[in-house]
Amino acid sequence: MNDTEETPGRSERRDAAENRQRILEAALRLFEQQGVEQVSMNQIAIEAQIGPGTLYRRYRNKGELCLDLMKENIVLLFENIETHLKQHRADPPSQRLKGLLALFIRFREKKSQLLTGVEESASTNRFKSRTQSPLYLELHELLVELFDEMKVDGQSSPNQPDSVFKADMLLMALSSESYLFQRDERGYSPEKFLEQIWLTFHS
Amino acid sequence: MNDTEETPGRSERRDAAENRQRILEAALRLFEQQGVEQVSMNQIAIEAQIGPGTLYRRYRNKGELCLDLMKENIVLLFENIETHLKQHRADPPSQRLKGLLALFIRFREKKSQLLTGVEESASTNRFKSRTQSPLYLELHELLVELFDEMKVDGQSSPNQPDSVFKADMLLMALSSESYLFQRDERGYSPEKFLEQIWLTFHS
DNA sequence: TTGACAAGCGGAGACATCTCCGTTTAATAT
DNA sequence: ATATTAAACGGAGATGTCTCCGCTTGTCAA
Repeated sequence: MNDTEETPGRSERRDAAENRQRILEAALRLFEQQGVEQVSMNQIAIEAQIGPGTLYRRYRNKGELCLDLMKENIVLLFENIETHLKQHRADPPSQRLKGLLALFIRFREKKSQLLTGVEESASTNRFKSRTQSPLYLELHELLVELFDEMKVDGQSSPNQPDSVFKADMLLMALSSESYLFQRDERGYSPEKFLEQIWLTFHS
Repeated sequence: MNDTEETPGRSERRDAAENRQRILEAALRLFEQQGVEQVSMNQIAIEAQIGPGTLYRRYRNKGELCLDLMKENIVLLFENIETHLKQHRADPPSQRLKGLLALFIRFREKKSQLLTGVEESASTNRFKSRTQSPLYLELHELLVELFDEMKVDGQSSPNQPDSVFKADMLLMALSSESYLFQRDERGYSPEKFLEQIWLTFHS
């Protein structure tokens, strides 16, 4: 939970660890007060009493910071998903898909603002790489497995799109931009959204 | 073609019209030299020899400017689509959908950079309102009609998602973020992408 | 022609992102 | 203890977005 970096290389310097704490606390405080969207990296640096350079050394953008603030919840999400998939091993894959989607949507509701924060900076910055975040990579893998299983069972239509492609499309459909638009503009409740998205991708 | 504004109210002031021309020419020049992505509103203002305020008065962001530069092509796109739909009136709706998608993908390839420009500023700014652009609204309408028709024909699965929802998802799938990722990272050619997207949404 | 005035202009400036680099400092070796 | 050094710091500044507002200028009516 402590490892922002993969390489265990050497332990974090004391002052650095201190600053990391300061940043996370400051960000959390400001996010709660003003909403993720409204808070700038600058404000966070000031609130944490560090220079902008120090903040950017650790988090290249607000998205990475948001991701760090969600680490625990993401781990929990995947634990829940694993559990669910195991418990329903016997169900048809499209049913397990629905369960997975339900869990993800619940997660997305709980961490709505932070997730949006992640996605916005991710697409502003890297090579369109919201899709590279470990969160999405891991979900993608699970989805591909499920879709492949559906194909084999093959009660459904004869020619289906590639599972990788289909998983990509489903993840687009689950993005903040898509989900919040459906919820806030089209007026779908989370449950209705789940129903619709499942109908769109289950076969 | 001249109407950036809906209200015909009163004709454009002479100096304003002049500036509009200057802006469009400057933008086109810079976009060609450096690519849409790399050019800032600032540079455009300087190249057009006007103040930043003047530029922003006319175009609230780079996206609007890109849209204006594409106006003609968008009109042509819709003419092509209308023509195609009429000529294939007798074909099954899913076939007409494929034609429409092919036309859109061709358009998207031709105007790739500008379209990305539109979508990026649109989502950075307004209420997630890439979806509000007339381009997408009009496409959405056409898609809904086709999906509704497919439902009625009803050879396909019994319960389908709402056509509005499905059209929204399809448009997400056709966005720059999605399309360019598939093309550049997953390595799908435009033709393969068309095939896959059609398989995903035709039923 | 002239006067009035809405529309347009433009640049200063508020803020934001992000980088560069000289300085400081914690950790480790001696 | 002290020296060494890689890492971390911090803030100035380059560049960008976007707004505000006093000034200028077409346009139209008289």
